[in-house]
Amino acid sequence: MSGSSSSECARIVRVLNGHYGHVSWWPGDTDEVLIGAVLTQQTRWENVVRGLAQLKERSLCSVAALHNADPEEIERAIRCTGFYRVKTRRLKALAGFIMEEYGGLAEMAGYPTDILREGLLRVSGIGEETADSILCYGFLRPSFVIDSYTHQICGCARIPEQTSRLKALFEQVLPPDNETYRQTHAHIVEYAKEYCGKKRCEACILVNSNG
DNA sequence: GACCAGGTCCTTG
DNA sequence: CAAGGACATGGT
Repeated sequence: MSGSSSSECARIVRVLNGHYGHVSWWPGDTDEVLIGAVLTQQTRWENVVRGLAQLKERSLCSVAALHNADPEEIERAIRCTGFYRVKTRRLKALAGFIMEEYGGLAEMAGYPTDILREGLLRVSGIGEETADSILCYGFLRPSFVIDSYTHQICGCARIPEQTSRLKALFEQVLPPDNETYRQTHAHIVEYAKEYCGKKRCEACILVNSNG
């Protein structure tokens, strides 16, 4: 019955792909995706959208603008996303890193994925999930995102692993293609939101069925 | 009113 | 290293 972790992982991918097909997820230019990646930490996406709108109204929805902005004005704009003081600090740290280390987003895009990842992880407030979200959805790199939903779904499929091992597992199973990475991660999140956390976790049922 | 949301950091044992 | 707390607003 239960095969290797990689075959279980491949089955999750296949089953969810059959369940959803193509989905459109995490729209926006690179600036917006980077900012959204911080705002969405432990926060519903609808509130992130509001925060991004508030930033746009103040012409603060770009890395360069945030770098020069008054922290209190950032706080006011993103208040609706919660944790607004910490997130302001994190946005400032991220913007400072990009502007001072690379001179801007466009310049940053010329560097290889592993170098960027290493740098992002050194920024205070940027952990693995946020870094990979930035790389995958902002810079369109093949860096698979592991979040709490991925852990939930993999738990359903009896693949309890650490984040780093899950990331390696998915990247080993999937073709190294950004579009595939984005689709797969989106499927996992949508599916977990829809089916996990119920009395009888329906995600477990589908994930363990024959797709 | 309790509980949770597309995490991360800091402090303790 | 694992576990627990802090950060904070908005929706169910």
